[in-house]
Amino acid sequence: MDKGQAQGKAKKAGNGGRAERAGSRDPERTRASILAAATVEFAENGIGGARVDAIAERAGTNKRMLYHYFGDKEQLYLAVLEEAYIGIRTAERSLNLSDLAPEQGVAELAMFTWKYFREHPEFLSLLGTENLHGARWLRQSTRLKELHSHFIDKLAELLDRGKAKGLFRVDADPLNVYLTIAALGYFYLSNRHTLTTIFDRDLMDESNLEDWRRHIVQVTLASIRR
Amino acid sequence: MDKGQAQGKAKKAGNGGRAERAGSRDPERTRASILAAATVEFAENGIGGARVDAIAERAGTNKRMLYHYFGDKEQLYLAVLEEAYIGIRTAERSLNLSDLAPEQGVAELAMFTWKYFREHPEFLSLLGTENLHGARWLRQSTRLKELHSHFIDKLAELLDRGKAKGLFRVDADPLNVYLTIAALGYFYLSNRHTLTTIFDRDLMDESNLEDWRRHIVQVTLASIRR
DNA sequence: TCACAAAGTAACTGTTTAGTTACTGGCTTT
DNA sequence: AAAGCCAGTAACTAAACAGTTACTTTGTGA
Repeated sequence: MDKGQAQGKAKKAGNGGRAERAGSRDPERTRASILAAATVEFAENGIGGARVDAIAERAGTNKRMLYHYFGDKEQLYLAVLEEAYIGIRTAERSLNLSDLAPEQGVAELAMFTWKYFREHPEFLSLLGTENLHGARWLRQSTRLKELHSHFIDKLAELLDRGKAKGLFRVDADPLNVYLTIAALGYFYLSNRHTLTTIFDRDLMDESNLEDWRRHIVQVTLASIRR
Repeated sequence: MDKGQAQGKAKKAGNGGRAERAGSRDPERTRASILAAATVEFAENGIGGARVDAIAERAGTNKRMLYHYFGDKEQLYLAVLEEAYIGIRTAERSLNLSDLAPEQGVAELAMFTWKYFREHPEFLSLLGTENLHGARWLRQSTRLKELHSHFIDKLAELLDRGKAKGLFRVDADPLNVYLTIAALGYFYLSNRHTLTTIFDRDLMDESNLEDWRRHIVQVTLASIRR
């Protein structure tokens, strides 16, 4: 499960054929490995169902290390959540909404969000878990506050350009636009299991997924067009 | 462990009038009380975080009764889930979509769903929990299968009447219409905690809630109108 | 009125769990 | 070269947990 250490300070520790476990004296790697394992475990089982032992095992390391790097289970969960949010907001920046025509910008944002949700089911799960608990951990996090307002500002700018051109309704609200995009993507994907069971249609079929992507773009634009 | 149980000396068993606490030799009442308590506990904590002791205490009864009536924790969870689904589908029937004009029918369905979601946050939580676990329990349930197809049939009928009058697009799909309505309501309400924290707007403010209700109706109709 | 079945209780059990302790080994510094 | 510190391990502990047992209470009908 472990391949040779390729980091900058690669130590040649393996003299004499010592054990090949994950943690061969590489703190950065061990920390990252725990965080990745915790992301999977929390996403799959929620905070109440996640097991500290399972995380350590998945990470190929030891419980002691988990407490060493992250303090306790809750702080580890918070680190996972923060990293997940940083992930989506960072990716969003590469969109460069400022350079796009208004309608195209909204369409690109919708398609980006859909794609990101599809590729990061663990993000959706973590959001669900966090909301189940009333955003108790997110509210504690100081790191994340300003990350988001920047994004809404950019979207507001894009909408304003559309309004100036007479394309969009003057009362179109950036948060509502984003909520619409996120809602349609989030619900479809995160509730796919119950929906598929109940309504007897395979929502994860590629052509259904493609239809829904088009639907999101169409609906979002229709909701703000004049 | 189980100290402070108010049951201790409450064995007078209310001969003159019905006892207020559960568990005075009234099986129907005890069962219902456990089910209600379990609904709250599972909705608040998920299946992994829910505690059997907490459910018994909330129900004003004893763990033994819980196992007596429901078998074990998982079967109790399934009973809670089934009851929750029966709740919404039963309420939906009172809509009588068949009697309404097409556009009005869709608007009424959207407003009904929004209202039901607002009034039953525990239903949204249970859905979230069930989806986190891949609809594992729902799939086991035989009771629920036909409950839903009936509802979609009624909606299809309504859309067909709208199509015949030239009001709706001929490719308007009943499941997509319902998904749109449910998505916009579900996401807004179930993710309100993280959204409010991040975007600094109180989504539960009455005027914002009212705006979103109008938004759902508008968007849904716009997505199917010719 | 009394037997018995169903409803209910409290204390218990074996297991799982988050978190800790006591220890090993190796890299770096002086 | 030895001291000291940091990454890492395994075995341990106290508490929490789901589920059980042994027992008491109460309404009913023969």
